[in-house]
Amino acid sequence: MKRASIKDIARIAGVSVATVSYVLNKKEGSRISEATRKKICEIAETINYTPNKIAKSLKTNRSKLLGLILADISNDFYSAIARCIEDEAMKLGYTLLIGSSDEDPEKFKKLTELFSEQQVDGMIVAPVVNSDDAINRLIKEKYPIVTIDRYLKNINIPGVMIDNTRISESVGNYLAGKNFEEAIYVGYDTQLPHLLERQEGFEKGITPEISCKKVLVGLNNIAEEVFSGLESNIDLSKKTALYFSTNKLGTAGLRYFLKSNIKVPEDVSIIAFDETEAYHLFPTEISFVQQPLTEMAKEAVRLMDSQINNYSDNGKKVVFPARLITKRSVRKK
Amino acid sequence: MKRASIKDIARIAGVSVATVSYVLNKKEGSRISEATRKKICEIAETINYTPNKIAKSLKTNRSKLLGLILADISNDFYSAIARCIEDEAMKLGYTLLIGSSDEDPEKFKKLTELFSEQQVDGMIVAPVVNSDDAINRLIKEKYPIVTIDRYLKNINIPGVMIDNTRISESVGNYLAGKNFEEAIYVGYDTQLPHLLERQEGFEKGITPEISCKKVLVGLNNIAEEVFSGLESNIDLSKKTALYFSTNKLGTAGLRYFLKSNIKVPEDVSIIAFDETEAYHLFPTEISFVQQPLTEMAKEAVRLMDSQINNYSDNGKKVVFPARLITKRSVRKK
DNA sequence: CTGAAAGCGCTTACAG
DNA sequence: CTGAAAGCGCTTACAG
Repeated sequence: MKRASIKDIARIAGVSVATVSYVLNKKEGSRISEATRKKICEIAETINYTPNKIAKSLKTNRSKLLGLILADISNDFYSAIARCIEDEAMKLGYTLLIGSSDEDPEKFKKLTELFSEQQVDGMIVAPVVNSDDAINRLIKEKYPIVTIDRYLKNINIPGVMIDNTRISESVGNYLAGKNFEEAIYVGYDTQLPHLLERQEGFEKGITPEISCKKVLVGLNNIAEEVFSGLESNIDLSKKTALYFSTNKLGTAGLRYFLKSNIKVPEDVSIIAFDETEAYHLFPTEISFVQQPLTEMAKEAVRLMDSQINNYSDNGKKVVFPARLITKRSVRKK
Repeated sequence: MKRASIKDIARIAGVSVATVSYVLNKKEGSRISEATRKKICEIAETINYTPNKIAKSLKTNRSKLLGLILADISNDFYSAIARCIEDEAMKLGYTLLIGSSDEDPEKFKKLTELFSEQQVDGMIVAPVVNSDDAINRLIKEKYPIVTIDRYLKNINIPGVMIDNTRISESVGNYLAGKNFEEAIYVGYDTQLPHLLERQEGFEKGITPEISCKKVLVGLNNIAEEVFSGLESNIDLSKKTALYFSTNKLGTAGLRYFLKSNIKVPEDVSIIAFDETEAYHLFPTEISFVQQPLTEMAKEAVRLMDSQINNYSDNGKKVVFPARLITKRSVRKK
């Protein structure tokens, strides 16, 4: 039952635990004779010794654990991010604790507390609306934090993100050149800054002669609300372009078009945010905004690691370019 | 920098650390006077005390950490499982460590070692081919393990799964009544028992007068191999039904049909495994095999918890029923 | 009702 | 080259 410890090795080898510890940690500083080093390694091997990182953590104050808080790990976009972060974290020897906030500040706070009790070395988080208190508490305790995907308006901490305003403006510009009469922004009814930027950027990007409507939905019945919102806002007699500001909204919209037999791009034109396999199965391939997830994940972990090893509160933000990948879902002029 | 400890509280309150510990753990056994209990709680609150679970773990030998090893967290199916497990684990006070094996036994082993060093209380795993050694090692060290989605042929440990043979046979039966001339099983070229069962069950289920072909692909170029496999195996002059044995294969197949302008169910009929949003965006909604993920996750965590609290190696397997959800992707007779 | 003390499995100056 | 010892932040019999 009891798993082997450093003490067992020391006993069997007839040396002190200190010596075993030095050998197992390959410390170059204080040399241990090749003979005892070999003996110790062999014993460790035969008794299947597994170091107890928890004991080590307690002493060194480094757990090699990283907390990752996303909105929902079962969402395509976040699971893609999680995977990239997992790979990067692993490379640097970190293991990942994962939690989903569901956009709920209470859950978010709960997760930060859990992770902090588990002594993670830092947290990579996608902050939700009203999570400022939880974040500030972490900052006060000097917890390294890196935001991803989103950022906080009133708190300056390191993070990675894309330029949501700019790419959305580009999307607007792209559509503006194509003689649309109407544009519809489909988004969440939320105060999340990065989503507001998508909305504002889009509105700025399309020319004033295109009337711009908004369909804003809650988080609880996305599909239903998108359905009814589109139903009451799309006027098929007009040349209409739609901008779906997240993958969930995009897929909900596409399902609506399928169900209602609305053709893309013949009846409506479409651009959606984030890539998801689903976009490729729609009869018309969907133009979408692509985020450089791998690079963002890499940078997030790098920012994390550098904070852990040398805490600085400079609040460095790294902004990545997003790209509009054009397919056939937007009509030509 | 230094975070507050129980010792700080004790010092401020003028009591012993033992007393503080008792209060903070709400132990009913030994009563502490209401006065000191209140004082201690207040102090804990004001100095923002966060318990150090790592220290607690070291003493109690319980980390409240659970390891979860799946094939790939960015895959829809696994991220859905992960989410369900996260919720259940959280309910029981566990935090989740997550890792992706990529079907690689070395990575799998690496993850078990990492998790075991981090002193997780147990691991919920989707074992890969050739992971027996890694698993046996865990068993020898009395690590609680629960398999999910898959199981091991030669090792008897608790796990949750569906009856892959049976549901695949049902799928075969369902198709058998519809005058198909040809059936194609699309699967991985693998030894994973649960996937072999899908294949065998399907072959058993369709009647002998239907000739059954197989398209088996490797893990590295799924889409390409599915494309070429279908291209060389589908004979549009025959009435053909296809069974895609995973969601990845299913979406790859659907993309092929879209690209090649093959109509479903007019040209070919289709049933796929597992639900994914993508199935709903295909012009024809796809019939699919649905696993009761929530229930399976709940049971997996329950099995885990019961092992942790009372280790038993009875190797109990819990088999859940899967359902064939029929949509319009299979022609009527 | 409360405290002194041992100990969980490690690391790390320090001494020799 | 190696060991004795302190200590990381907790818990928990045991004694009073």
